[in-house]
This record gives sequence, C-alpha cells and structure tokens, in this order.
Amino acid sequence: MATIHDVAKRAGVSPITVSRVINHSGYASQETRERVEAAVAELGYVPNRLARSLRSKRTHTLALVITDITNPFFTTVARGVEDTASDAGYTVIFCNTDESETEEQKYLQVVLQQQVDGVLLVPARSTGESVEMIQKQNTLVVVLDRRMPASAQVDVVRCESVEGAYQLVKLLIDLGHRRIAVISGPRLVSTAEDRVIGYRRAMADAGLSQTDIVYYGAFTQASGYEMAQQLLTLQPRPTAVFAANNLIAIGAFKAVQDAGLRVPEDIAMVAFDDLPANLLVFPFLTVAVQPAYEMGRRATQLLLSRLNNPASQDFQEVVLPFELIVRQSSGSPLS
Amino acid sequence: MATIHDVAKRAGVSPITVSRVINHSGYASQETRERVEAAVAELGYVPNRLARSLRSKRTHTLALVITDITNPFFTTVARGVEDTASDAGYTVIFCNTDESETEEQKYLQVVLQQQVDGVLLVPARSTGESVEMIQKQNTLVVVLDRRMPASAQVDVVRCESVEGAYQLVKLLIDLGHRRIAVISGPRLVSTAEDRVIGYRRAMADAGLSQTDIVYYGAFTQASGYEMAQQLLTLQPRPTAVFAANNLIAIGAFKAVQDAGLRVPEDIAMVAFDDLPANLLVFPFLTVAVQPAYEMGRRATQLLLSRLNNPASQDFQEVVLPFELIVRQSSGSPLS
DNA sequence: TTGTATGCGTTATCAC
DNA sequence: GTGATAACGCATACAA
Repeated sequence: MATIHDVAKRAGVSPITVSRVINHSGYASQETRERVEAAVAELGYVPNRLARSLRSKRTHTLALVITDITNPFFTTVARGVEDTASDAGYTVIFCNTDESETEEQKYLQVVLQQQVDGVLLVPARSTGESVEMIQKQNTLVVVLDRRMPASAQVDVVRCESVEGAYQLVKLLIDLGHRRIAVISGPRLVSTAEDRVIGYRRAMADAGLSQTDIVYYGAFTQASGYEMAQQLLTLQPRPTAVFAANNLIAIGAFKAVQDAGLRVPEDIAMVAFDDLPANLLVFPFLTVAVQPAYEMGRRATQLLLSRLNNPASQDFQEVVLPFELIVRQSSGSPLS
Repeated sequence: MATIHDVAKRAGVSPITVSRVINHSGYASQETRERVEAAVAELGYVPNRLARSLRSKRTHTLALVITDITNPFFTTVARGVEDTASDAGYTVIFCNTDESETEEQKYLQVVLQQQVDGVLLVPARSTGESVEMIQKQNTLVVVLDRRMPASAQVDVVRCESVEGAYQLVKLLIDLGHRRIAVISGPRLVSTAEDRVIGYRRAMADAGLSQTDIVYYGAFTQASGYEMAQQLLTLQPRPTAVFAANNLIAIGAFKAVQDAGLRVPEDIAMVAFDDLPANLLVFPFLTVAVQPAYEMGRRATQLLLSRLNNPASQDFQEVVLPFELIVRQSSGSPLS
C-alpha cells in the first residue's frame, strides 16, 4: 500500500506538496500538480484517513444513534441524516440501541473513541445523562425525536406529539366513539408520554375523562399485539383504539384479526407514524405522520452549522408539524 | 480531552503501562492496575481509536456495500452482518449504491481510505473490477448475493436463484397456467439473469418455450409497476406473472389494482423474496424466500475467518437454499 | 512487572 | 511555489 512518501518520491517532490495537491490546499504549479497526479494514478495511492484525522482533529464523521432500526420512521429519519451529511462531505455511523440505556452507553463509547465530529441522538431515556457524557468529551450533540429536561443545554429536533395525539383522538370522538383506548410505548419515553397526554386532553375536552383506558408497553409489534389482546377482553369492549406508533398499530391489527374481529367495523383504529408507501400493499391506516426525513435533515443541518461555528451558545428546540391522513381504519360515523 | 499521557501522569506510571492495563495486554500488578483504572475514571479518559488503529494497522471495522437499502431483503442481510460482526468486536460501515457503479466506486474509495479491515460487497455489476480494486489495496473482500466471473479470485455467498425461479414458475404451470410472464431486474445483474433462466427452464420443460414473455427492468417498485402495465396490455393477457423480487411484486400488484383487476382472480402472482412480517398487515404473496439473515451471517463469518488466517488461498462459493411459501396470490388451479 | 525509544501516515507551522 | 521539522495519540520492539 503506497503512502504519501512513495508518491512524493515518484513525483520528485516532498510529501507536503503531494498533500497540498491532493487536498487542493495551498498553491502548486501546473507542472507539479500534473506530476503528482500521475504518480498517484500509477501507484493507486489511497490516502489514509486515520493519519489525516489524527493530525487534523477532524474525522468528517457523524454518529446517528437511534432506538429501533426496524421501524420505518427511524430509517426515514436516517435517510434524511445521511443525505444531508453526505452533501456536506460527512459520513454517518449508524447505531441501534433497541431502547436500551446499556446499549446506548456502549455505542456512545465506541463512537467517541472513533472521534466522531458530532452525535445525533435519539435518547433511550430523556434524562440528559448521555448528552452530558458526550459534551464532556468536547463532542457536539443534537437530540432527535424526544424532549429533554429544561435544564439540558442542548439542541432538540422533534415533532408535535401532544397535538397529533389530540387530533387523532378527537377524530374518533367526532365519529361518535366514547370508549376509546390508547396503547402506547415505554412510560419513560417522552413521545409515549406526550401521546398519552394528547389522548387525555382530547378525552377531557369531550367530557370523557372518566373512561380513560391507558396501556403502556413498548414501541414494538409484539407489545402492540399484547396490549390489544388485553384491551379486547374488557367489558364492555372499547369501540376504538389509538396506537401510539406504527409498529404497535400493526401488532394491534393482528390481534384484532386473530380475535376474529375486523377493523374498522368492530373496532376503529388510528395511529402515529405511517408505513412507507413502497412496502404497503394495502394502505388503510388513519395516521398522524411525522416529517421523519425533514427531522433528520434539520437535526443534521443544526449539527453541521454548530461544527462550523462552535462559538454560539443559544440552544434551540425545533418542533415540526405533523400531517393527518384519514384512511379506512378510522371507519365512518357511528350510527 | 484527556490523553493516555494525562492518565499516566495522574497514576504515576508511564503511558505504555496505561496502554497495557486498558487493553489487558501484558502484565500489570494489581496495585498499578487499580491506580490506572482510578485515573481513567477520574479523567473520563476515552482512548483515541484513530491513533490506536494507525499504529496497530487494524481498525476492527468492516464495510457493507449494498445496492438498495430500502429493500427489506438487504436490510435483513445487513442485520445478519451487523450481529455477527458485533459479536466478534467489529463495527460495520453501511453503504448504499442504488445499483450505480459510480456510487459503488465512490463508497469503496471512502471505506478504503478509512482503512476498513474487510469489505462485504453486493456488486452493482458482476464484472469483478471492484473486487480487484479492493484487493489491490490489500483489503479483504467477500461478494454477497451475486455471481462473479469464474476468473475472479474471491469468496461468494449467494442463494440458488435459478432453482427458486424454476419452482415458482412450475407451481404456476401445475396450476394450469400457460401464458406466464416474468418481470425481472437489470439485465447485467446475475440474480435478475438467473431468475429469468429458471423461468425459461420451467417453461421449456413444460413445452411452453414458444410463449416466453420476458421483461427486464430494475429491482424497484416503480419498475415493477411499469413492466406490469405493459404486460397487462398484451393480447391475450397473461394469466400469471412471476416477479423477480419483492419490490417489483408490490409495484406489479399496484398496477393490477389500478387496472381494475384482482390478484389472483384475474392474474396470479408469485415472487422472489418475502416482505418482513412486522410490516405486513396482509401477507398474501406466494414467494421463494432467500435466507437473507443467514447470508449476511455466513459472509461475515467467512470474512472474519480470513482476517484471522490470511494464509489460505482456496476461495469458496457458498450457495444457500431458498424456502417456498405458498399463499393466496398464486391462486387455485385453473378450471 | 515496568519503562525507553521509535514509528504509524499525515498535516500545521514556520521557513525559504 | 516548495520544503524541513515536528506533532497528533498510541502501541511495538526491546531493554531493564
């Protein structure tokens, strides 16, 4: 494997001149440039980024730490991050924590060792500990998708969960439903919490506070299946259910099917997060869609702008709007 | 950011002793070890992997280069790779080429600069040029999913496409279909080619060679939609279609729907590759499923074993079996 | 069991 | 416009 010295020797110049030609930094005469480029081509020289980064203290690498890589919402966020980072000449390291704090710590340790220039973090718990740890290493961080405690000195990019939940549940109420359940994610995750808050607010506004039915679980299909199974045994059975994310919705849908019931005839359903169009043979869920790609893009832009301007200290919270898409699963007005 | 020197000073030892304690290499007295560990904790010291790798010539990083990250087949392959690599203490860099040779070259350049220890490659074109380029940099490579020219000195892990296609088409023939079309991927991709070969073989064995209907396109939903649209205008219309992958199948299904027709009543459908269970509200496609996770696992194992034993030179081609799953889309016997 | 000298491949700094 | 020198942070080889 040829090094910069080999190229220099072959081109009859010094290593630093080769460096300048390769990086288009500083001046070099036309003739020198050509000789160097010829030598590079002949030797098949590939610069060693490890050495370059060690010296320059910049890796041009970002880390994206998400909680569930099998969730299309997060893969879309990831595409937004990747596209934006790539356009700016950065590469992205993807890490999947499965909502586990331990895994999160493990991955953060790894990417900090790798000297990433910045971290985009979907925190497994909204306590702010991980954020502090990253900042202690003089590494930039932007929080994605979830709220942070007010005390945390950090940028946040997320979507309006409370209002989205409110509107989905209000839609059910307007259709005539009274017994409505919510099946949500982990109690300690802000999005799971916020969507229950939105549900409660809609129920309260309709004078239905007495009949709250709230389940907390995980943001997974399996958990959605379980929660729906329990919910279907209630007497009287709820006539509608709000699933706090897409995977919970799919699990719940299967539970309804397996119980010999139908959506929306026997039980209406609404959910947060859509499923990607290219995987959906039958799109039929009524949903509040988060601008996942845009969330990834904005978070990355924020991180990159801080990288290029480390001075400013005014942290911001960007809260993006959702979009309501009404399909069949919410059903028609109850008679 | 603390360095190994800061830790050494604080613990009252030399840097190399700190290195030994951290890496559990060489000896260190109980007392020294404790002093070092205390210093590490107090300073929040995080080792710099860049420096370590530059010196040790091992990054413990692999690159996975795939052609379509939105295809669940490849994300499952990726999970197999990631899990296996992670268990062995390696991290994985993911690259998506969108079937473009140019993108492939770009990414290979990047990961070779990063000094990855090995590359797992789904080549956009089965010519072997990319493989040679990687090997020229003294970097290990294993080819995934696609055939290589016999001349290529490289390991390959793939699935039996010809036989899978044969059995899917034979299933349609046994159900009584005679006018059967295949809609496949790019002509230059071995899996697209092999699945057409399997189709042709099944048609020939049934004496139906005269009525071959073959479309080449891309392994995408959009291409599947287009090819199916064309196919539906044929007179007489085919009674069955074989989609060469999952995304083509979804596109074709939508085209059939948009034409006011039904699967399987108006046209039967079979396909290569399943859709992931956690995304499928209605599983109904009859498919030949590739062991995607296992393919990723085997390829990674092969790569890692070569890393630990660079001597051996006997390259191998691992061809894994598929599984046939019959659901509704293939329909019942024609009367 | 611990330390010293040295080098990995590149670029920042200063000099010519 | 080009080059010499040193340094980034760590681990290998050898010595004590």
